[in-house]
Amino acid sequence: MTANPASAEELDFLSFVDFAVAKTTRELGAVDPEAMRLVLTLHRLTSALVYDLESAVHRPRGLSWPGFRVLFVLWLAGPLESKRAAQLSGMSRAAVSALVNTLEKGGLVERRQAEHDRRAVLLELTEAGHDTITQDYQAHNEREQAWAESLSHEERTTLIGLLQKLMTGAAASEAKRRF
Amino acid sequence: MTANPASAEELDFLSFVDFAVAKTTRELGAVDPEAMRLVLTLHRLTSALVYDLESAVHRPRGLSWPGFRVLFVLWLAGPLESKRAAQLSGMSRAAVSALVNTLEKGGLVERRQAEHDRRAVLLELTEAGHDTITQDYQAHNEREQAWAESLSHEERTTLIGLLQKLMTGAAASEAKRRF
DNA sequence: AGCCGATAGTCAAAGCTTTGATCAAGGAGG
DNA sequence: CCTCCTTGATCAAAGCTTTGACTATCGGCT
Repeated sequence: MTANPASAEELDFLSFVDFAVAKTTRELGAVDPEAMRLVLTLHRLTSALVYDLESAVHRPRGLSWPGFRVLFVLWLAGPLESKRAAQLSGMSRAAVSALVNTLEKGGLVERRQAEHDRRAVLLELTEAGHDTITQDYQAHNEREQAWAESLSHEERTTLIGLLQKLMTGAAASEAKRRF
Repeated sequence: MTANPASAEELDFLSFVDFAVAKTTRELGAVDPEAMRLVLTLHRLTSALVYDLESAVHRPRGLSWPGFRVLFVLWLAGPLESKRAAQLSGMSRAAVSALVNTLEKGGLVERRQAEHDRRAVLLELTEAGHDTITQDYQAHNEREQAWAESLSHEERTTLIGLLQKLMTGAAASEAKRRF
Protein backbone atom coordinates (compact mmCIF):
# COMPACT_ATOMS: atom_id res chain seq x y z
CA MET A 1 0.00 0.00 0.00
CA THR A 2 2.76 2.39 0.91
CA ALA A 3 6.34 2.24 2.04
CA ASN A 4 7.88 -0.73 3.71
CA PRO A 5 6.79 -0.96 7.33
CA ALA A 6 9.66 0.43 9.33
CA SER A 7 11.19 -1.56 12.12
CA ALA A 8 10.00 -0.69 15.58
CA GLU A 9 13.04 1.48 16.18
CA GLU A 10 12.41 4.24 13.68
CA LEU A 11 8.66 4.58 13.83
CA ASP A 12 6.84 7.85 14.28
CA PHE A 13 3.23 8.88 14.70
CA LEU A 14 2.50 8.68 10.98
CA SER A 15 4.52 5.69 9.83
CA PHE A 16 3.09 3.71 12.72
CA VAL A 17 0.01 3.13 10.58
CA ASP A 18 1.92 0.91 8.14
CA PHE A 19 3.61 -0.94 10.95
CA ALA A 20 0.35 -1.51 12.81
CA VAL A 21 -1.55 -2.82 9.81
CA ALA A 22 1.22 -5.24 8.88
CA LYS A 23 1.72 -6.58 12.36
CA THR A 24 -1.96 -6.89 13.23
CA THR A 25 -2.84 -8.86 10.13
CA ARG A 26 0.03 -11.20 10.95
CA GLU A 27 -1.13 -11.71 14.53
CA LEU A 28 -4.89 -11.69 14.20
CA GLY A 29 -6.84 -13.64 11.66
CA ALA A 30 -10.13 -11.90 11.14
CA VAL A 31 -8.96 -8.33 10.73
CA ASP A 32 -9.85 -6.20 7.72
CA PRO A 33 -6.61 -4.33 7.00
CA GLU A 34 -8.24 -1.80 4.71
CA ALA A 35 -10.81 -0.68 7.26
CA MET A 36 -8.04 -0.56 9.83
CA ARG A 37 -5.85 1.63 7.68
CA LEU A 38 -8.73 3.91 6.82
CA VAL A 39 -9.72 4.61 10.40
CA LEU A 40 -6.16 4.86 11.66
CA THR A 41 -5.19 7.32 8.94
CA LEU A 42 -8.34 9.36 9.35
CA HIS A 43 -7.85 9.66 13.07
CA ARG A 44 -4.16 10.49 12.99
CA LEU A 45 -4.50 13.04 10.23
CA THR A 46 -7.35 14.78 12.00
CA SER A 47 -5.50 14.78 15.32
CA ALA A 48 -2.49 16.40 13.70
CA LEU A 49 -4.67 18.95 11.92
CA VAL A 50 -6.61 19.94 15.02
CA TYR A 51 -3.45 20.10 17.10
CA ASP A 52 -1.88 22.40 14.53
CA LEU A 53 -4.91 24.68 14.31
CA GLU A 54 -5.29 24.91 18.05
CA SER A 55 -1.65 25.55 18.85
CA ALA A 56 -0.83 27.76 15.87
CA VAL A 57 -4.04 29.76 15.54
CA HIS A 58 -6.39 29.66 18.50
CA ARG A 59 -4.26 29.38 21.66
CA PRO A 60 -2.05 32.32 20.68
CA ARG A 61 -5.25 34.34 20.40
CA GLY A 62 -6.55 33.24 23.75
CA LEU A 63 -9.11 30.65 22.62
CA SER A 64 -9.22 26.95 23.32
CA TRP A 65 -10.36 24.62 20.56
CA PRO A 66 -13.69 23.91 22.30
CA GLY A 67 -14.12 27.62 22.94
CA PHE A 68 -13.58 28.27 19.26
CA ARG A 69 -16.20 25.71 18.31
CA VAL A 70 -18.86 27.27 20.49
CA LEU A 71 -18.12 30.82 19.35
CA PHE A 72 -18.18 29.59 15.76
CA VAL A 73 -21.71 28.17 15.94
CA LEU A 74 -22.99 31.17 17.88
CA TRP A 75 -21.46 33.46 15.30
CA LEU A 76 -23.14 31.72 12.38
CA ALA A 77 -26.41 30.52 13.86
CA GLY A 78 -26.77 32.50 17.10
CA PRO A 79 -28.43 33.44 19.31
CA LEU A 80 -29.07 29.83 20.23
CA GLU A 81 -30.54 27.87 23.07
CA SER A 82 -27.89 26.08 25.02
CA LYS A 83 -29.19 22.76 23.79
CA ARG A 84 -28.94 23.75 20.14
CA ALA A 85 -25.44 25.08 20.65
CA ALA A 86 -24.48 21.67 22.03
CA GLN A 87 -26.00 19.83 19.06
CA LEU A 88 -24.37 22.05 16.47
CA SER A 89 -20.95 22.11 18.08
CA GLY A 90 -20.95 18.40 18.85
CA MET A 91 -20.64 18.62 22.61
CA SER A 92 -22.80 17.48 25.51
CA ARG A 93 -25.08 20.01 27.16
CA ALA A 94 -23.03 19.74 30.32
CA ALA A 95 -19.85 20.54 28.43
CA VAL A 96 -21.42 23.61 26.86
CA SER A 97 -22.65 24.74 30.24
CA ALA A 98 -19.17 24.49 31.75
CA LEU A 99 -17.50 26.07 28.74
CA VAL A 100 -19.88 29.01 28.65
CA ASN A 101 -18.88 29.81 32.23
CA THR A 102 -15.37 30.45 30.93
CA LEU A 103 -16.50 32.34 27.84
CA GLU A 104 -18.85 34.45 29.93
CA LYS A 105 -16.05 35.40 32.32
CA GLY A 106 -14.00 36.40 29.29
CA GLY A 107 -16.81 38.67 28.15
CA LEU A 108 -17.30 36.84 24.85
CA VAL A 109 -20.75 35.32 25.39
CA GLU A 110 -23.86 36.32 27.29
CA ARG A 111 -26.49 34.14 28.90
CA ARG A 112 -30.08 35.26 28.74
CA GLN A 113 -33.38 33.63 29.64
CA ALA A 114 -35.55 32.51 26.76
CA GLU A 115 -39.01 34.02 26.59
CA HIS A 116 -40.98 31.05 25.30
CA ASP A 117 -39.55 28.57 27.82
CA ARG A 118 -38.24 29.59 31.20
CA ARG A 119 -36.05 26.53 31.47
CA ALA A 120 -34.09 27.41 28.36
CA VAL A 121 -31.04 29.66 28.26
CA LEU A 122 -30.23 31.73 25.21
CA LEU A 123 -26.57 32.15 24.33
CA GLU A 124 -25.44 35.14 22.33
CA LEU A 125 -22.11 36.63 21.34
CA THR A 126 -21.15 39.95 22.85
CA GLU A 127 -19.65 42.62 20.63
CA ALA A 128 -16.21 41.51 21.84
CA GLY A 129 -17.12 37.92 21.11
CA HIS A 130 -18.15 38.80 17.58
CA ASP A 131 -14.90 40.66 16.94
CA THR A 132 -12.89 37.81 18.41
CA ILE A 133 -14.45 35.09 16.30
CA THR A 134 -14.34 36.99 13.01
CA GLN A 135 -10.65 37.78 13.39
CA ASP A 136 -9.89 34.35 14.75
CA TYR A 137 -11.71 32.64 11.93
CA GLN A 138 -9.80 34.60 9.30
CA ALA A 139 -6.55 33.23 10.69
CA HIS A 140 -8.10 29.80 11.03
CA ASN A 141 -9.11 29.74 7.37
CA GLU A 142 -5.67 30.87 6.22
CA ARG A 143 -4.18 27.91 7.99
CA GLU A 144 -6.84 25.63 6.49
CA GLN A 145 -5.83 26.86 3.06
CA ALA A 146 -2.21 25.98 3.75
CA TRP A 147 -3.27 22.43 4.54
CA ALA A 148 -5.60 22.17 1.57
CA GLU A 149 -2.86 23.24 -0.84
CA SER A 150 -1.34 19.78 -0.68
CA LEU A 151 -4.17 18.63 -2.93
CA SER A 152 -5.33 19.76 -6.34
CA HIS A 153 -8.81 21.16 -6.74
CA GLU A 154 -10.03 17.85 -8.17
CA GLU A 155 -8.48 15.91 -5.34
CA ARG A 156 -10.10 18.16 -2.77
CA THR A 157 -13.49 17.71 -4.40
CA THR A 158 -13.06 13.95 -4.48
CA LEU A 159 -11.93 13.84 -0.87
CA ILE A 160 -14.82 15.95 0.37
CA GLY A 161 -17.25 13.75 -1.54
CA LEU A 162 -15.87 10.56 -0.04
CA LEU A 163 -15.87 11.99 3.47
CA GLN A 164 -19.49 13.03 3.05
CA LYS A 165 -20.42 9.62 1.79
CA LEU A 166 -18.83 8.04 4.82
CA MET A 167 -20.51 10.54 7.10
CA THR A 168 -23.99 9.79 5.82
CA GLY A 169 -23.47 6.04 5.44
CA ALA A 170 -25.12 3.22 7.30
CA ALA A 171 -22.71 2.90 10.19
CA ALA A 172 -22.77 6.62 10.72
CA SER A 173 -26.54 6.68 10.88
CA GLU A 174 -26.84 3.92 13.41
CA ALA A 175 -23.86 5.13 15.38
CA LYS A 176 -24.33 5.97 18.98
CA ARG A 177 -24.24 9.67 18.98
CA ARG A 178 -24.93 12.61 21.08
CA PHE A 179 -25.53 14.80 18.08
CA MET B 1 -21.64 21.43 -3.60
CA THR B 2 -24.34 19.50 -1.80
CA ALA B 3 -27.88 20.02 -0.65
CA ASN B 4 -29.44 23.35 -0.10
CA PRO B 5 -28.21 24.90 3.13
CA ALA B 6 -30.99 24.36 5.63
CA SER B 7 -32.43 27.25 7.56
CA ALA B 8 -31.08 27.71 11.04
CA GLU B 9 -34.07 25.91 12.53
CA GLU B 10 -33.53 22.45 11.20
CA LEU B 11 -29.76 22.15 11.31
CA ASP B 12 -27.89 19.28 12.87
CA PHE B 13 -24.25 18.46 13.49
CA LEU B 14 -23.67 17.26 9.95
CA SER B 15 -25.78 19.62 7.85
CA PHE B 16 -24.26 22.53 9.73
CA VAL B 17 -21.29 22.26 7.38
CA ASP B 18 -23.31 23.42 4.39
CA PHE B 19 -24.91 26.19 6.37
CA ALA B 20 -21.58 27.41 7.75
CA VAL B 21 -19.82 27.48 4.40
CA ALA B 22 -22.65 29.40 2.76
CA LYS B 23 -23.01 31.95 5.50
CA THR B 24 -19.31 32.54 6.04
CA THR B 25 -18.58 33.21 2.39
CA ARG B 26 -21.44 35.68 2.42
CA GLU B 27 -20.13 37.49 5.49
CA LEU B 28 -16.39 37.33 5.03
CA GLY B 29 -14.57 38.17 1.84
CA ALA B 30 -11.27 36.36 1.89
CA VAL B 31 -12.43 32.91 2.88
CA ASP B 32 -11.67 29.80 0.84
CA PRO B 33 -14.90 27.80 1.00
CA GLU B 34 -13.35 24.61 -0.26
CA ALA B 35 -10.65 24.52 2.41
CA MET B 36 -13.31 25.36 4.96
CA ARG B 37 -15.57 22.54 3.86
CA LEU B 38 -12.70 20.09 3.80
CA VAL B 39 -11.55 20.76 7.34
CA LEU B 40 -15.06 21.02 8.75
CA THR B 41 -16.11 17.73 7.18
CA LEU B 42 -12.93 15.97 8.19
CA HIS B 43 -13.25 17.07 11.77
CA ARG B 44 -16.94 16.29 12.17
CA LEU B 45 -16.70 12.91 10.53
CA THR B 46 -13.76 11.93 12.71
CA SER B 47 -15.48 13.16 15.86
CA ALA B 48 -18.53 11.10 15.08
CA LEU B 49 -16.41 8.06 14.28
CA VAL B 50 -14.34 8.27 17.44
CA TYR B 51 -17.40 8.91 19.56
CA ASP B 52 -19.06 5.83 18.10
CA LEU B 53 -16.02 3.61 18.61
CA GLU B 54 -15.47 4.78 22.14
CA SER B 55 -19.08 4.52 23.28
CA ALA B 56 -20.01 1.37 21.37
CA VAL B 57 -16.80 -0.65 21.68
CA HIS B 58 -14.33 0.52 24.29
CA ARG B 59 -16.33 1.98 27.19
CA PRO B 60 -18.55 -1.09 27.47
CA ARG B 61 -15.36 -3.11 27.83
CA GLY B 62 -13.91 -0.85 30.47
CA LEU B 63 -11.43 1.10 28.36
CA SER B 64 -11.33 4.80 27.62
CA TRP B 65 -10.32 5.92 24.13
CA PRO B 66 -6.93 7.20 25.35
CA GLY B 67 -6.43 3.98 27.29
CA PHE B 68 -7.14 2.02 24.14
CA ARG B 69 -4.58 4.02 22.20
CA VAL B 70 -1.80 3.35 24.69
CA LEU B 71 -2.58 -0.36 24.98
CA PHE B 72 -2.68 -0.55 21.20
CA VAL B 73 0.84 0.79 20.69
CA LEU B 74 2.22 -1.28 23.54
CA TRP B 75 0.60 -4.36 22.06
CA LEU B 76 2.13 -3.84 18.64
CA ALA B 77 5.47 -2.21 19.43
CA GLY B 78 5.98 -2.86 23.14
CA PRO B 79 7.73 -2.92 25.47
CA LEU B 80 8.39 0.76 24.96
CA GLU B 81 9.98 3.62 26.80
CA SER B 82 7.39 6.03 28.04
CA LYS B 83 8.60 8.66 25.62
CA ARG B 84 8.21 6.37 22.61
CA ALA B 85 4.74 5.38 23.73
CA ALA B 86 3.82 9.06 23.80
CA GLN B 87 5.19 9.66 20.30
CA LEU B 88 3.48 6.65 18.79
CA SER B 89 0.14 7.22 20.44
CA GLY B 90 0.15 10.96 19.79
CA MET B 91 -0.02 12.15 23.38
CA SER B 92 2.24 14.26 25.55
CA ARG B 93 4.64 12.53 27.92
CA ALA B 94 2.71 13.94 30.84
CA ALA B 95 -0.55 12.53 29.53
CA VAL B 96 0.98 9.08 29.14
CA SER B 97 2.36 9.27 32.64
CA ALA B 98 -1.05 10.09 34.08
CA LEU B 99 -2.82 7.53 31.96
CA VAL B 100 -0.43 4.74 32.86
CA ASN B 101 -1.29 5.33 36.52
CA THR B 102 -4.83 4.30 35.69
CA LEU B 103 -3.82 1.38 33.49
CA GLU B 104 -1.36 0.16 36.11
CA LYS B 105 -4.07 0.20 38.79
CA GLY B 106 -6.22 -1.82 36.43
CA GLY B 107 -3.47 -4.39 36.09
CA LEU B 108 -3.11 -3.92 32.34
CA VAL B 109 0.33 -2.35 32.14
CA GLU B 110 3.55 -2.61 34.13
CA ARG B 111 6.22 0.01 34.71
CA ARG B 112 9.80 -1.16 34.81
CA GLN B 113 13.13 0.62 34.90
CA ALA B 114 15.17 0.57 31.71
CA GLU B 115 18.62 -0.93 31.98
CA HIS B 116 20.49 1.32 29.59
CA ASP B 117 19.17 4.58 31.07
CA ARG B 118 18.05 4.97 34.63
CA ARG B 119 15.85 7.93 33.77
CA ALA B 120 13.76 5.92 31.34
CA VAL B 121 10.71 3.85 32.25
CA LEU B 122 9.77 0.81 30.22
CA LEU B 123 6.07 0.15 29.73
CA GLU B 124 4.88 -3.35 29.04
CA LEU B 125 1.52 -5.07 28.80
CA THR B 126 0.67 -7.57 31.48
CA GLU B 127 -0.92 -10.84 30.48
CA ALA B 128 -4.31 -9.35 31.33
CA GLY B 129 -3.46 -6.29 29.29
CA HIS B 130 -2.59 -8.43 26.30
CA ASP B 131 -5.84 -10.36 26.54
CA THR B 132 -7.80 -7.15 26.93
CA ILE B 133 -6.35 -5.42 23.90
CA THR B 134 -6.59 -8.40 21.56
CA GLN B 135 -10.26 -8.94 22.35
CA ASP B 136 -10.98 -5.25 22.38
CA TYR B 137 -9.29 -4.72 19.06
CA GLN B 138 -11.30 -7.49 17.43
CA ALA B 139 -14.49 -5.68 18.34
CA HIS B 140 -12.95 -2.39 17.31
CA ASN B 141 -12.11 -3.69 13.87
CA GLU B 142 -15.57 -5.14 13.37
CA ARG B 143 -17.00 -1.71 13.98
CA GLU B 144 -14.43 -0.19 11.62
CA GLN B 145 -15.58 -2.58 8.95
CA ALA B 146 -19.17 -1.48 9.42
CA TRP B 147 -18.12 2.10 8.78
CA ALA B 148 -15.91 1.21 5.84
CA GLU B 149 -18.73 -0.64 4.11
CA SER B 150 -20.27 2.64 3.04
CA LEU B 151 -17.56 2.84 0.41
CA SER B 152 -16.52 0.52 -2.38
CA HIS B 153 -13.06 -0.97 -2.39
CA GLU B 154 -11.92 1.56 -4.98
CA GLU B 155 -13.37 4.44 -3.02
CA ARG B 156 -11.62 3.30 0.14
CA THR B 157 -8.32 3.08 -1.67
CA THR B 158 -8.77 6.54 -3.14
CA LEU B 159 -9.74 7.99 0.20
CA ILE B 160 -6.78 6.47 2.02
CA GLY B 161 -4.46 7.79 -0.67
CA LEU B 162 -5.81 11.31 -0.41
CA LEU B 163 -5.63 11.29 3.38
CA GLN B 164 -2.03 10.13 3.23
CA LYS B 165 -1.18 12.83 0.75
CA LEU B 166 -2.66 15.44 3.05
CA MET B 167 -0.86 13.96 6.00
CA THR B 168 2.56 14.14 4.40
CA GLY B 169 1.99 17.48 2.66
CA ALA B 170 3.67 20.78 3.26
CA ALA B 171 1.39 22.17 5.94
CA ALA B 172 1.52 18.90 7.82
CA SER B 173 5.30 18.87 7.81
CA GLU B 174 5.68 22.37 9.12
CA ALA B 175 2.79 22.01 11.54
CA LYS B 176 3.43 22.56 15.16
CA ARG B 177 3.37 19.13 16.54
CA ARG B 178 4.19 17.17 19.54
CA PHE B 179 4.71 14.02 17.53
C1' DA C 1 37.40 14.34 37.23
C1' DG C 2 34.13 17.92 37.00
C1' DC C 3 30.94 20.95 34.82
C1' DC C 4 26.83 22.01 32.24
C1' DG C 5 23.42 21.77 28.87
C1' DA C 6 20.06 18.32 27.25
C1' DT C 7 16.77 14.78 28.26
C1' DA C 8 13.19 11.37 30.82
C1' DG C 9 9.62 11.23 33.75
C1' DT C 10 6.59 13.19 37.11
C1' DC C 11 3.92 16.67 39.40
C1' DA C 12 0.85 20.71 39.81
C1' DA C 13 -2.67 23.84 38.31
C1' DA C 14 -6.18 24.86 35.27
C1' DG C 15 -9.42 23.59 31.86
C1' DC C 16 -12.52 20.44 29.31
C1' DT C 17 -14.84 15.95 29.06
C1' DT C 18 -17.98 12.34 30.47
C1' DT C 19 -22.07 10.19 32.98
C1' DG C 20 -25.51 10.43 36.28
C1' DA C 21 -28.10 13.06 39.80
C1' DT C 22 -30.87 17.04 40.84
C1' DC C 23 -34.13 20.71 40.26
C1' DA C 24 -37.22 23.61 37.81
C1' DA C 25 -40.57 24.00 34.31
C1' DG C 26 -43.52 22.39 30.52
C1' DG C 27 -47.49 19.86 28.95
C1' DA C 28 -50.97 16.08 28.40
C1' DG C 29 -54.75 13.41 30.62
C1' DG C 30 -57.93 12.73 34.06
C1' DC D 1 -56.81 21.84 38.99
C1' DC D 2 -53.64 18.16 39.73
C1' DT D 3 -50.72 14.38 38.71
C1' DC D 4 -47.13 12.43 36.18
C1' DC D 5 -43.86 12.06 32.62
C1' DT D 6 -40.65 14.61 29.93
C1' DT D 7 -37.28 18.03 29.06
C1' DG D 8 -33.55 21.99 29.83
C1' DA D 9 -29.85 23.30 32.47
C1' DT D 10 -26.64 22.76 36.01
C1' DC D 11 -23.94 20.32 39.35
C1' DA D 12 -20.77 16.67 41.07
C1' DA D 13 -17.25 13.24 40.70
C1' DA D 14 -13.87 11.19 38.09
C1' DG D 15 -10.76 11.08 34.32
C1' DC D 16 -7.84 13.01 30.63
C1' DT D 17 -5.49 17.06 28.63
C1' DT D 18 -2.33 20.88 28.48
C1' DT D 19 1.85 23.77 29.84
C1' DG D 20 5.44 24.70 32.80
C1' DA D 21 8.31 23.55 36.76
C1' DC D 22 11.19 20.27 39.08
C1' DT D 23 14.30 16.23 39.86
C1' DA D 24 17.35 12.86 38.42
C1' DT D 25 20.30 11.32 35.07
C1' DC D 26 23.07 11.32 30.92
C1' DG D 27 26.89 12.54 28.14
C1' DG D 28 30.04 15.61 25.83
C1' DC D 29 33.81 18.89 26.61
C1' DT D 30 37.49 20.92 29.02
